[in-house]
Amino acid sequence: MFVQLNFKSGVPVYLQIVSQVKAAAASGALRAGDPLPSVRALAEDLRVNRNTIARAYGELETEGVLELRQGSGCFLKANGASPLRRAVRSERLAGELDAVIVQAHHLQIGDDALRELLDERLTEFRARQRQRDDN
Amino acid sequence: MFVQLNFKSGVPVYLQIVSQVKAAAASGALRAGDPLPSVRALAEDLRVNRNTIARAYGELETEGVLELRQGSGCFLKANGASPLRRAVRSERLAGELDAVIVQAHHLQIGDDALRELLDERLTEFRARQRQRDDN
Amino acid sequence: MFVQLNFKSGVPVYLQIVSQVKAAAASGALRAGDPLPSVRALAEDLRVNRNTIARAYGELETEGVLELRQGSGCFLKANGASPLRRAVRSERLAGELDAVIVQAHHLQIGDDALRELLDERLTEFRARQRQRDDN
Amino acid sequence: MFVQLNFKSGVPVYLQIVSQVKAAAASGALRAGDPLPSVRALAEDLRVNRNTIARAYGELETEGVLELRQGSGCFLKANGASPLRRAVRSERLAGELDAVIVQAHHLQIGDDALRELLDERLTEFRARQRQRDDN
DNA sequence: GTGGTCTAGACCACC
DNA sequence: GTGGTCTAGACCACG
Repeated sequence: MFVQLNFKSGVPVYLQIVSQVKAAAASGALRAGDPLPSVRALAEDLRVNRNTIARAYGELETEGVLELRQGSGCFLKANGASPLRRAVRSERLAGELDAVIVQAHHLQIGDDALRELLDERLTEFRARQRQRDDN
Repeated sequence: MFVQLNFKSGVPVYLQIVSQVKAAAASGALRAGDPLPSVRALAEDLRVNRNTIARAYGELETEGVLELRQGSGCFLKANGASPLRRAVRSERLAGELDAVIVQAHHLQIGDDALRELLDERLTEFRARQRQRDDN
Repeated sequence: MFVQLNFKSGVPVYLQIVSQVKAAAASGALRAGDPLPSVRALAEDLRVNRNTIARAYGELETEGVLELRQGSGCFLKANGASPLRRAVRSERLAGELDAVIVQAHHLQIGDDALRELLDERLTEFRARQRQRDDN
Repeated sequence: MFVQLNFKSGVPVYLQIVSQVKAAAASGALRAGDPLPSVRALAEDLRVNRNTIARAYGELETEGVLELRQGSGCFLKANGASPLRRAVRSERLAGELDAVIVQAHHLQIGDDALRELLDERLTEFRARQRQRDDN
């Protein structure tokens, strides 16, 4: 299974599922149209309540990552146009970047080192994507 | 001040303080015996309820990161551990950067746009720092 | 109370709450910054489970209509910039308009009559708004 | 065909069919004795499962709106009620239009933009109709 | 006091 | 079989 839960982290279970499904879709591990486990199946698999999965899937649906069809199941959506306008999208990321910058500051990692680190992680990410594409 | 709060992140304020103090201690930015601002001073500075600061400091005290001395204030404890090596510090940031990259992918923000955004936020951050230093 | 539930309509209770709060905010019955009843209070008032209210409020928060603050309550947000880009906003309305058009077609209401009806309802809506503003 | 489905609305497909047939009958667009398409023809036309059509027709039959005659097809029943007066028909639409107006307000779409959008959707609707008529 | 999360289990509607 | 809604009640975290 592509979802690994950490019950001790304090991060809400439904959010762990949301971010891991998003990461899997982003990296290419899941592709457009792919079926995802049914709510009931994933709940049983992760030993978590149905409602928790339903909530995670619901979030993912409103974010446009997947599609829930009554009676037939759950499918990954094509990563079409994001429903948010560009400026808003940047704004959302900005908040997360700010947190990273503060953290870097406290770890005494300079601006250039941070930029390098970003480049390194981007390279890594794109490499993982290409690997998926080759399969 | 070394603490930067993000009220929109959903991360509890007191935890933001805790993790930032710990990160500063881990990197060597703060050293054993260094004084920290008093509860009331920090509360005023961050425009936050004193309870919130007290809770953060309490957490840090039970974790052995700092020491509250009645009447004289709050000091970083010697913890024996040497400051983290550079590679280890980078590793800590890598996970957060990876999350940002995934998010950027879903928001359809390209690599270059992400780098630009980082530059922009860094500039902003440095400007805010200078402003504080002037006060 | 500004919410009236119809349990026999088949429309989900949480959606009834969502749309009625939105309507109240749109018409000016509720204003930016106004506090809304707490989750518990509204649940008791409407004789509905806390979770149902929490879900409705959650939807309203993600839509940017209100703001939930841990420990302090629930407040109406300023109807600031919608987070959606204009084209997308139109698209959302288009779906609802299409349904109206089909319905008009079946009721044998011509295009001009439909336009007139829209004008009439718009006038009515603006009149209600002005009335609120005067109070 | 007189039925237009909206798969994104969340309204069950079979209910969309039911309400549209009922509206057509109420307005006089369909008259007693008029034949309706067979289950399989309509299913193919709307690209929907035959069960869905069967269910809609079943619902309409139990409500006495139509009559299924084994082997010969499906016909609108005489229901004695005279077609609704014009004013009543407008009234039915008014509620839906009001919802659209509220939604437009929240999406910050002005009155004129809304009127334009209606014109656009009407044009689109008429074009689709002509296309169907040509087939 | 506030909201947030999760569980357990019910019932419904859709396909 | 599928997802959607609602209830009842528990526990946690925040201010």
